[in-house]
Amino acid sequence: MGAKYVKPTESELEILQILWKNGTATVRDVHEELAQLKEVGYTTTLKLMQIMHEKGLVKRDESMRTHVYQAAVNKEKTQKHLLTKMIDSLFGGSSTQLVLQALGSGDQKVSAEELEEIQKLIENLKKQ
Amino acid sequence: MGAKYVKPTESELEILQILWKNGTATVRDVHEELAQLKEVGYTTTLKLMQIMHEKGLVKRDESMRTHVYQAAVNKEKTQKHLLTKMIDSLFGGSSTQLVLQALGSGDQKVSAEELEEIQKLIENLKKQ
DNA sequence: GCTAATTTACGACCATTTTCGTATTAACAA
DNA sequence: TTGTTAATACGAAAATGGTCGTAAATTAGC
Repeated sequence: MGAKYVKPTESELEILQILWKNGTATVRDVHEELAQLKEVGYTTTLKLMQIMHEKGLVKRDESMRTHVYQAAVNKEKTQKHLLTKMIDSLFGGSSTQLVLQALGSGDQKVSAEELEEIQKLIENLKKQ
Repeated sequence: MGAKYVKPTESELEILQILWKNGTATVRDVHEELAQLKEVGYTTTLKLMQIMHEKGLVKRDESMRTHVYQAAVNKEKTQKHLLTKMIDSLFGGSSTQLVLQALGSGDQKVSAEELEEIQKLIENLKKQ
């Protein structure tokens, strides 16, 4: 039953991003998106995705010659794992500190609507 | 004028945490704190800190036999860098998404005081 | 002064991640 | 059919991060 959590590496995360966005994709699909971000060879992308398959990070349909991949790990769960890790290792376990850093000290703007959304969430949390 | 940003590794971050907390510390100081968290040899800690010195992550006073170290990188700036990186790579550039994940879906509690603190921050942001 | 303890320096090893070259196989086009 | 293209599989090299052993130097205690 285990299915122990596997921490994706940096490169694997880049690929997961693309799969989460596209739903399904071939190696070539992924590679072409990846190649827009950085210099990388096709077989490198292929190998990465094969390793991710071994690790259980992605599933693939092998019924056709060109395999079709999709993410095997949940986006939100993965985000949460990595976020929790960062809160523990970088913000002394205080999610508040992280939020203050993320919202404040901003050179990037957070829109009024987004702020309202967060306010609503906080109101809900306080009621519990 | 360069001073390009160096991304600390996991282990280096653990050491930076201790230096940020203590201000200054010897290798032995750091090692003893570290050894409470995990099994690690003295020379491992030493080597790490030497490498951090080469990278410019820490400064050290070599005037005495026992060198005295301190962080050479700012805590908030480092947090911000890594946080921004995570927002970009994992939350599609949306700090709001990250905040919602950090506060919501919580198995760890966020106290009422902390929520209020965040609310105040948001109020201030909205006024601008 | 000598020995033991402490510290730094350095190099080597191992695991993981990332990279890519090459071989093999399948599809397709002429 | 035959040759070109495109895909997968595989192995191995390169890069990175973490580990520690050992040597050399300095300090301190006796």
